[in-house]
Amino acid sequence: MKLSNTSEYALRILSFMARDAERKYSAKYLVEQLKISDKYLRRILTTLSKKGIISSIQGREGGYTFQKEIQDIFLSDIIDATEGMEKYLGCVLGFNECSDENPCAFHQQWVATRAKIVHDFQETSLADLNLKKDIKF
Amino acid sequence: MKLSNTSEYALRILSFMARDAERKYSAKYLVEQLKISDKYLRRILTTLSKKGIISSIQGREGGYTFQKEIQDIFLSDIIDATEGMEKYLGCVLGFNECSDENPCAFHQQWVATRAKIVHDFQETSLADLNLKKDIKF
DNA sequence: GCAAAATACTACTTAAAGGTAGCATTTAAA
DNA sequence: TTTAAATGCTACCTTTAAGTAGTATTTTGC
Repeated sequence: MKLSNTSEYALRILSFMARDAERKYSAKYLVEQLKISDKYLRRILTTLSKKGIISSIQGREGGYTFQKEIQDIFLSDIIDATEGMEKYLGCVLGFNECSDENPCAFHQQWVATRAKIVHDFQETSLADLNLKKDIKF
Repeated sequence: MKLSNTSEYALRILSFMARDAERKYSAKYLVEQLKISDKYLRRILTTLSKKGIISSIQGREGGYTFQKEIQDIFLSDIIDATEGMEKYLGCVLGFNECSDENPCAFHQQWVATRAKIVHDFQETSLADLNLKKDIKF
């Protein structure tokens, strides 16, 4: 019941980049700043790029920039790109057929909690985060 | 961001058993009713037994019974027994040192959501579940 | 044009969760 | 006392996430 490591890293990287959203970031610089292994970080950036969250610029003087305004990039978009948001939407006991009409024993209680989790991720954009300079990275 | 399969199965098994909390259940019967693989289900029952949630009775005519009143068995106890609740308590971005005093960028937003999740699991007992006969299992 | 500095791709290795097989042990009915 | 019917244990196999290595490709400055 936690985000995958890949999602955690993706959120860290993008919230770090969001502190100065207009600049271009090289993988090398991000590795130095965030202390994530080089290859793993690059793989995550490539994924985020393919999913349209950031743009990659190849070649010398290349790097990564945001593809959209950071107020339009929601945490759910990022999680969706890395591990998928479906996991959050299913039955908490794992029943495929569980629904309001055909609920599992925990359905009633879980629906409200799940809504809060999902809402939190769907309504919080990178711009909504606390990006003050003294924040932890 | 979902419970482990093991936790899901544990919750299913125990909420099934809670519908008639006084009786003794054999692994064989639970396998038939819940369609979980025999060996896996037995392994989960052994774990729950060692953690003091159920009692096992060995030998012919053996089986499993609740060790406590079902209103005293909270979902968090069950999750704790199978995968541990710590995962729910950590920083959502995976920083070890994240705290109210030294927050990560998402800390502020996440604290309230996490509290609701944890509260939901810590305050809901097996007796609070919807155990009507027509519920999905 | 060529070298330097960047990203992209493919394949591999490792670690952890999920799941299975087989045999050992316990108990009570017959 | 034997045997059937139950749980317990250890070791193994499979799948998926996590992480690494090496090489290819792209682009710009000189």
